[in-house]
Amino acid sequence: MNIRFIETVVCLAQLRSFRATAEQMGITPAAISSRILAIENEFGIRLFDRDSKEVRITPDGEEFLSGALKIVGDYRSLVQTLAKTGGTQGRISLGVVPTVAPSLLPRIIGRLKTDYPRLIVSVVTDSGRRLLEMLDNSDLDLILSVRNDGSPGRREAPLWTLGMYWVAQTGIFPSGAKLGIQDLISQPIISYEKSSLNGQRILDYLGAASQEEYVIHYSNSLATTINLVEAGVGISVLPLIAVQEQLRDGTLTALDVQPRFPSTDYYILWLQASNSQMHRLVAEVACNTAKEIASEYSRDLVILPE
Amino acid sequence: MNIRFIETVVCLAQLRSFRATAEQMGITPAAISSRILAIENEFGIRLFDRDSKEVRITPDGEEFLSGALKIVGDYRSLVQTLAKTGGTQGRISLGVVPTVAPSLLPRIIGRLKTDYPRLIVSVVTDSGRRLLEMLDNSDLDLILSVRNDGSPGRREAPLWTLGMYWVAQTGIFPSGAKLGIQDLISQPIISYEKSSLNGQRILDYLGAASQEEYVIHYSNSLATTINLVEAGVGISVLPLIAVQEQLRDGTLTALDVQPRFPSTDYYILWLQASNSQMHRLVAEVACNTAKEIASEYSRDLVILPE
DNA sequence: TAAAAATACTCCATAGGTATTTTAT
DNA sequence: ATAAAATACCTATGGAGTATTTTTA
Repeated sequence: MNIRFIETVVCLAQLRSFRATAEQMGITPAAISSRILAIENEFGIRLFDRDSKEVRITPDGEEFLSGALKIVGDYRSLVQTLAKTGGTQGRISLGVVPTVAPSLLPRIIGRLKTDYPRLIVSVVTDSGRRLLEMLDNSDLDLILSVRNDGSPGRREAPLWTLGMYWVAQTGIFPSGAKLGIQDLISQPIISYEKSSLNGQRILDYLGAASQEEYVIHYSNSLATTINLVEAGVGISVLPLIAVQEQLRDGTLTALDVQPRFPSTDYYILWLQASNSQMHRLVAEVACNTAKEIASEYSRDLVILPE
Repeated sequence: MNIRFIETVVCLAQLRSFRATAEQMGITPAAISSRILAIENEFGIRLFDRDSKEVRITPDGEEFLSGALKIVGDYRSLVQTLAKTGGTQGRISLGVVPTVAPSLLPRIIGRLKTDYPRLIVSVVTDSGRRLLEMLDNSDLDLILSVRNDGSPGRREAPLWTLGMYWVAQTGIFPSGAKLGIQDLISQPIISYEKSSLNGQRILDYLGAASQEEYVIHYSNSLATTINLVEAGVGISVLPLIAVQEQLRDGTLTALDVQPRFPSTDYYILWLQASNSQMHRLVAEVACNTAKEIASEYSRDLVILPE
């Protein structure tokens, strides 16, 4: 009996939906179905009534569930304990896309240090594309990046969604002005690496205007981009969470532009083949840290998944 | 993570030997090794020190072990609970070889009835060979029989070993006489089905004498055999446990013959592919019942495994 | 040298994915 | 008609076996 199967029962009992459970566990509904069937056959009982539209746990299912909760709980706390006190070989390499590095990374590193003091973390910052390559090549264990492209063999968990706004040095545009794309391209645009998600999005966004009408710079470092904007070199689309101080002290201003720039979903990705417990735990820490930070900001800046 | 893997750690911690653990769990030492390796890699810890000749658990291993004991315990009690209160579809067919039917079967049935009241048990008595066929054909779930022939795909647990003695109607031989094979074959021999283990063993045992020197009958029912011996039709080799009453009231006598007839090992067998929890539980009950009965008799009659 | 664990490899069973069918609203 | 679960079928991974190598007393 596999603990994942037992977890499936727990999960299905809570969510009461094969589809939702499948999503939660990162597999297909068919797999959930066969897991449940397998346990039902092994024990010769029926765990869930699913004749009608709704999935309802049976009395036998309740009985199983109470045992399942114990086992799953024990297992999780065992994983926790070992991660904290055991494991000297713990070594994790973490890839981070520049956009989230300044906001998320320090907090994550801090939490890992207190929660798993034996764990040695090394960080790589690079473009999402490059990070994916390194992940597939097993040079990285986990990456904080944008959504997975179609490639299979990777697992993902949503981190948060950052609101992206056009930002300029204060004074470049009249305060409170309602702006359009034509107004924006009067200034040089400081964009992201061309191949990156937001690099592409900026091109799409400005697509209405022809390339000759505006000047565009590319920076592969968020810190550099912010510096350039502060220096008045140009304007950029930034996650507001990264420029809170500058907005507060008035150096920078978020512009009111139509149409709105789309916000960016961030995920934590790791290899499906990875069966290290540490990977899952670090992913969990990352998600919790994101949640924690998000609660400190308004929903315009950060939106949590679900 | 599979619970069998966790059980492996528990088992290895107790037995401190890969070989012994492998035997206990019915797999090869290589499989034990890879299970331990798998857990060690998954958690990034070392569970056992095995550089020297002895296998010793590490501090991390102790930590894992304490969690493992909880999980394994919870799982076992879950299986128990479900078998007792749950599962209405519980239906087990049990094959029994005639030799053990009278001694073991009633007690096993009784215990199953009290321990697992919802369980419906059906019994088939036949020769070991036939039972094996039915087992492979999934017509039976478990069989109480002699040792597995080489065939793979079956799992076995030792039940007990029955002492086999030549038995005759009292008075046929002078009481207390020391007898040899030549004395025995002065009487007709009532043997077991020719193809059965003890049928073969009797032929081997008498092999010294040529077939023309003696008369041999074959009975496929232990009760019939006993009746025939009681009636003075001939002598037979019987598990003494099956004729306790007759020995006590003096109807039958156990003969003192050299060489001694070999005792018979009995096993409970089931299909390896079977993943029904009920099968394992019934096997456990059978072993415990054997243990219980054995404790009521001397070691000449019944010997327990190990 | 012998005994035990690790390793290399091969094979098969099981788990999971995709596509389709069934069922119930 | 639609949405969700079951089913059928296929593929791929993982777990176990066999045979071999390594290690240690």
